[in-house]
Amino acid sequence: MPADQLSHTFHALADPTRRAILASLTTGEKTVSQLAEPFEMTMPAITKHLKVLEKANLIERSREAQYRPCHLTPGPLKNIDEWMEQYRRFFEASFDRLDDYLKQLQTKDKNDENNQ
Amino acid sequence: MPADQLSHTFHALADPTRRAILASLTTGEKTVSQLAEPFEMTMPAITKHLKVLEKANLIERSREAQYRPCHLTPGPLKNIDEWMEQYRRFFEASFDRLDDYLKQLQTKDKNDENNQ
DNA sequence: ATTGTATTTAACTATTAAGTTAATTAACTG
DNA sequence: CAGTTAATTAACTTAATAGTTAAATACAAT
Repeated sequence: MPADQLSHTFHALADPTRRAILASLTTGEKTVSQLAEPFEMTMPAITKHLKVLEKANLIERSREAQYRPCHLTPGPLKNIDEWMEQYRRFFEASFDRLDDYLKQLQTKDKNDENNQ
Repeated sequence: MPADQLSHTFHALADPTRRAILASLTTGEKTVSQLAEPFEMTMPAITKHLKVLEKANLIERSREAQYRPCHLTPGPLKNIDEWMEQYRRFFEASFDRLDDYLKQLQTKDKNDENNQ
C-alpha cells in the first residue's frame, strides 16, 4: 500500500467490514465490542480493522475505564470528496448540485401543479 | 479483496498510479503506451493496473489496429459519490452544497458592496 | 486477592497484490 | 517475408492482507 494519504484512505474503505464500522459510528461513539457485535468475526480481526481505520485517520479512540470508545474523524473523507471534484462533470448530468437541486424543485413544482 | 462493487472501486483507487491513469483519461482516450509514458514502470505493470481499473468498471477498452485505447467509465465514481452522501454532514460546515453556494453568493455580494 | 470483562498482541496460515524479466501475440511497414 | 511497434501472458519474487487461535494486559467488581 503506497504511502500517500489518499491511498491509505481508499485502501481503508475498500473493505465492507470497515465501511460498516464507519457507518455504525455515524450515530455516535461506540466501544470495540459494540462495533464488533454485528460481525461474525473474532475480536482480534475487529481490532485490526480498527487499526487500519485509525492509521487512515478515519477514526480516533479514547479511553474510558477498560473501554476504548471510537469516533469518526471524517477529514480523509472530505479529501476524497475534493478529489472526486475533477470527475463530477463525467457522472453528473448537470453541472453541479445546485443545478440538480433547482431541477428537482422545478419537477416538484410541476408535480404540485398536477396534483393539486 | 471482497466481492462487492464498492470494495472493488475503492481498491482500484487505492493506488496513486491508477489514480494518475484515471486523471490522464479525463482529457480523452489514450493508448496503453501513452498512459504508461509518465511512469517509471514496465509495460506489464501498467497492463496489470489497467486490468484492475477495467475489472472495477472504471475504464473500458476498445481496439484500433494494434492499439487498445482506454476511456473513462465513471459510473463507479458516481457510486462512491453517493456512498459519501451519508458522511457529508460530518465534514461540510453547512448542510449541503446549495447551502454553501448561497453563502458564497452572500459573501460575494458583500465583497461587491465593499469593493465598488 | 480473585474473578470477570474488554481489548490487544503474538504467532501463524492462506490469499492477494505489485512488481520484475522473458516469451508471446497481433498488427503495421518496408 | 522480415523487422518493428503495441500490448499481453507466463512465471516468479516479495511483501502485505485478512483471518485464525492462544496468550497477555488492563481495569472493575466482588
